[in-house]
Amino acid sequence: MELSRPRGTRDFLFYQMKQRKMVENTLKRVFESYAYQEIKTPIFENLSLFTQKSGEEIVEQIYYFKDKGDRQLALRPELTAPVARLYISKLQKSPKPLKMYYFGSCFRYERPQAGRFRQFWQFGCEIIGGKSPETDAEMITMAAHSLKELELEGFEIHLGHLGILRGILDEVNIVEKDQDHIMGLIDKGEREKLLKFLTKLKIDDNTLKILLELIAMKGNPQIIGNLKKILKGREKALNALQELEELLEYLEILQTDDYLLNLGIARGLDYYSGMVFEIYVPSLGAQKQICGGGTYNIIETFGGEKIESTGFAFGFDRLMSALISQGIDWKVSPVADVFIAPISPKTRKESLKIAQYLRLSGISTEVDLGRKKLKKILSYAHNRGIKKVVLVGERDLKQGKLTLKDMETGEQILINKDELLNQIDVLKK
RNA sequence: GCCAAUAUGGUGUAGAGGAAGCACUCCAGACUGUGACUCUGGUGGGGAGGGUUCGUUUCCCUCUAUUGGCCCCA
Repeated sequence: MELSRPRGTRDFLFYQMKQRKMVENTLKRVFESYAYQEIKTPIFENLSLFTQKSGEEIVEQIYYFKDKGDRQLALRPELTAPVARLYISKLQKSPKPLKMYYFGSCFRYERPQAGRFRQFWQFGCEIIGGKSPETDAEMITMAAHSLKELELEGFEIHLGHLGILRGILDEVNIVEKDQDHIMGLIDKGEREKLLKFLTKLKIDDNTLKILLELIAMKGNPQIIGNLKKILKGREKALNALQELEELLEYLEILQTDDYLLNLGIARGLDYYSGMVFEIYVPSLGAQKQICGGGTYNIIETFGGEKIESTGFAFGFDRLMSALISQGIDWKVSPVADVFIAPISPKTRKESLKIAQYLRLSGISTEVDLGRKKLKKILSYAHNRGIKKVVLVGERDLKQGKLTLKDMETGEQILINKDELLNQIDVLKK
C-alpha cells in the first residue's frame, strides 16, 4: 500500500500549525475590531453554484463528483459564491450593511507550483449593501491594518476603479459582454490583443488613445488632476472618478496612505463594477498577489435583489510564505508550562493527581506517561522545551513536600505540597 | 496541458557499475533521586515498474511525486 498525499496537498506539523494559528488569530482579531462576524460554509456545494456564475468551462478546474444519491457536488473552488448563496437563502432581510468574514480551504485542480496548491486557504470578508466611498475606504484600511498587525513588510496596495473604464466604454456603446472581454485583456496585460479587439469594435481614435493612457496610469493621488483633464466631457467616467476621489479622502481620514493608484487593475472576474484593489508582495515572485478584492454585483447574478457588495480575500498560504521568508519572530510557546516527573514508580499515581489538579487550575501540564526512568523523563521534558518540572519523590512526599525544578537554571527548591498553586506565577514564567 | 531539474534511513546530506557513509533524531546503556555536554551500543535507507549487465542505488525508458517556470487562475 502506498502512503502518500494527493498531489498539491500539504501536511502541517506542530510548528507550522502554531504559525498559521497565530496569523489566523491576528486576522480574526483585526476583522472583529471592525465589527465583522465569522461565518462558515460547507467544504462542498452543488456543482451548479459554481458553473452558474462562471460558465461550464470552469469545471475543468473544479474537483467534482457524484454522491450516492446521484447529486453533482463540487469541492468549493472559492468562497464568494458560497457566501452569496448563504446571503440569499438566509440573510436577505438582515440589517444593512451586513459584515461577515470567513476562513476556509478551497480546492482547484491546477498544476501545483510556488504559492499554488490544490488545497489552499482563503481568509476573506464581505460587506453587503453598504455601497459608499466610506465602505470601500474602511475595507482597504482593514486589509492594510491586518498586514501591519502581522508586521508584514514590503507590501504594495494597488487601487483602481472599474467604473472609469466601464464608463468610457458605456458612452461609446460597447455592450457588457465586450466590456468584460476588454477587462479580461487589461487584467492580463495583453496590450496587443486589446488593441486588436478595440479596433475591431470600431472605437474612435480619441477614445482609444484615452483608454490606453488610462490603463498605463499608475502613481500617487496627484494623478487625479491629470485624469480629470483627460476625461473631460465623459460624464459617466467622471462620476466614477469623483467616487474614487471621495474614497481617497476617506482613506486619508482613516490614515491609510501607503497605496498606489493603478487604473490598469481590472480583476479577472466579470462581476466587478466599482473600486478594485490588489496587494502584492513583490519578493514572492510569480505568485506575488496576496490579496484581491473590490466592489461587485454578485448577488444579482444568483437571482437575489440587486445589491452591491464589497469584499476581499487574503491568499492565506501566500501570506504565510511572505511572513516566513521575511523571518518573523513567531514567539512560539512550549507545549506545556509544567512537567510532572515521578521519581520512582511508587509516585506515579500521585503525579497524575497533581497534573490533573494543575490542569483544572488552568495550567498546561504534561506528566510522564511512558513509565520512564527519571533520567529519561528529564531528558524528554528538556527536549520538549518545558521550563519547569515538578519532581514527585517518595522522600519529599513523606514530609508533604515537592521539588520544583527550573530547567533553564537548574535550580531546585523544596515546596510544601499545598503551596504548589501559589507557585503558579513562578511556574508560568 | 507544456518545459526543465530532482528523487538515498525519521530529517538533512555524501559517494561510486562490484560489500551504501556522515550529521542530527530516535531507542538502550555508562555508581538505580536529576536533563543539556560527553562516551558506548542499537534500530533504520537508494519513489514505482521495465530494460542493459555476470552484477546496478549508480546507465537507459516509462510512470509517480517534488521543486521552479509557461498556460491558466472563478
